[in-house]
Amino acid sequence: MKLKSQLNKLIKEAFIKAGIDAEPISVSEATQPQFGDYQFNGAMALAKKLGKNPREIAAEILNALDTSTLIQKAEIAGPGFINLWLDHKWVASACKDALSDERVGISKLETPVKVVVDYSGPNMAKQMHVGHLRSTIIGDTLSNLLEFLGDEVIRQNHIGDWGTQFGMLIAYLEESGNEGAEQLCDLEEFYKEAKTRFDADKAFADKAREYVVKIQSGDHHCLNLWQKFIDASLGHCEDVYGKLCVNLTREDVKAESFYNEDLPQVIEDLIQEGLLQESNGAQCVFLEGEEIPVIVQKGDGGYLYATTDLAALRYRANVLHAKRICYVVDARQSEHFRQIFHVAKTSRFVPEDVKLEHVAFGTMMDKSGRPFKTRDGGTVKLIDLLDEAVIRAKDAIKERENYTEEEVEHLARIVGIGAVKYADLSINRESNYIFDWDKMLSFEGNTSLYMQYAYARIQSIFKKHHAAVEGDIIITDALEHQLAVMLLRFEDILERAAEDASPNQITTYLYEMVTLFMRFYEQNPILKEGVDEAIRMSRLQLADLTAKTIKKGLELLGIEVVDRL
RNA sequence: GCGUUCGUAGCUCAGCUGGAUAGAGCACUCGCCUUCUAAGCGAGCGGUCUCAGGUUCGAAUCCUGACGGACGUACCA
Repeated sequence: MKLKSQLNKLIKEAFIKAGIDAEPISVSEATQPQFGDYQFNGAMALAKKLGKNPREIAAEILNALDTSTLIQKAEIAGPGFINLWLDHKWVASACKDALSDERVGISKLETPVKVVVDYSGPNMAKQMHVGHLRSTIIGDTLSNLLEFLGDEVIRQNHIGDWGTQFGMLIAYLEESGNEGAEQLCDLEEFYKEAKTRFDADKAFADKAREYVVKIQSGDHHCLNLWQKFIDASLGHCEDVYGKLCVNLTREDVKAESFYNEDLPQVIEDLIQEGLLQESNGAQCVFLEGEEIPVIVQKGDGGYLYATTDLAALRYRANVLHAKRICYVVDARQSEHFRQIFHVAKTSRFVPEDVKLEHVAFGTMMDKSGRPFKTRDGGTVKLIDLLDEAVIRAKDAIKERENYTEEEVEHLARIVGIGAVKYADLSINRESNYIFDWDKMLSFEGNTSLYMQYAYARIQSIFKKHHAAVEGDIIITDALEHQLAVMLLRFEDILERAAEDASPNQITTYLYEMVTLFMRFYEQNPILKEGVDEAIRMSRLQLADLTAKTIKKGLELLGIEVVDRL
């Protein structure tokens, strides 16, 4: 239900009817329940323009406002606010419609676009670590969300499979022979051993350097070794994606190396555009008003990540025909993206109308506010973190009820992984965030378990109620009304979250909505004796819509629900 | 040095397309289970929204500056 735009339409019509020649600002959610459901604050701003008292303007708008359908009551308050109350019956019927709709009342975008979402992007030389968590789940959520709203989403996993360290790694892989494949079980260890060998043995180091050149010149033997290594490494990533319930597959992989062939052409085209300059031996693009150039080719002829990114950008714009390209990458690279977006546009590699976005996010910190590391200062492997989440969740769950071993395993996975993802997604993505096990798994406040718990409670109602659920939704009190309106706001929230690429708007909404439901549920009995049958049916339906909304919301975040908890 | 970004309750965070008395959770105090999951609900306590100016009828939100932190700053990604 696009509540806001429906209200805005009514306001706009009132403006026309009242002869006010201005574009009204959007209505907003009422700041407090006593001010209704929505408020229009645009009258005050018009005072100067129209040379009238704001309350007078508000009165004119009010007089012209159609209150025959969704608006039940409108009042002027304070200096010129217009408070809007939605009609009980209209709200009830809209909820009923949402309930019978597979998409819980969320329509598809009228003008969907093709969007590339670039996320995760692990380096194949090493195992995924905690630093990859945010990109992976924020990107996945954004993809799910845009897809659900109707955009055509192309997920792109820009894996790092190229660079000098691969010479060393494949040389070591070759040396290890058949055992090599087994040793790849632990990439960190493998990397360390290869590095030790590299530093200690000059002949090995020479061979490693030779292999770098050989891969790059297309040598079959070396490319085979390289491919074997990449396959194993990607397998590790897929384990992580599986555990995280992230929708990334091999089909989404478009590795760095994919763009290799285009790199000389990128340089050539930049020359054609007259953008390239040599500086200290390197090929650079100097942007207007900026001191530091974008280096696209090193003095030794090698290419850099800026070059690859430019190639990727134009592939996405011109071959994939994306109209919006989102890079879900650490905020520390914002300078880099600002520059290459600039170059991509001025070089006309990417058409003017393509939106380029750096969906930046902050760093994950430990409890003391330092970047998240292991005790001995190493990086924390993502797979280890996820396993620990499941173990901790298991401890928290097992004594709650008489679960079988199997049930505990199943629940712990859903609860533990959900907790990690939710904790991350519920933080405004641009700020750094403190990773805190206790908070995450305490299951209080705005956590995944609170939502999962509410969902399970609702399912338990339906387990006890066997008869058919039918009839109208009847709104009997203020809390019920608030909950119903809140449920109808879901679409507005999703659209805004998609526009801003910020998952935490979804979590904030879910938390507020579920809190309302919990209050409603405390206050308004459903199955208890003495509840009028029609009211019971109505409340069952509100509970059902609440559950469906929780489920859909969590699903977009890649978090599962369970019927019993 | 320059640039980016952040600074909201004891702690962790929302709110930031300008609107009415700045919101949650944790912690602390108190209350609510003889039938719908108490991993819940209610009440209380807690604020110079870092500071100083400016724009505005109105600023946590926009602008300028200061202070404090984080990050970035030419051949790594």
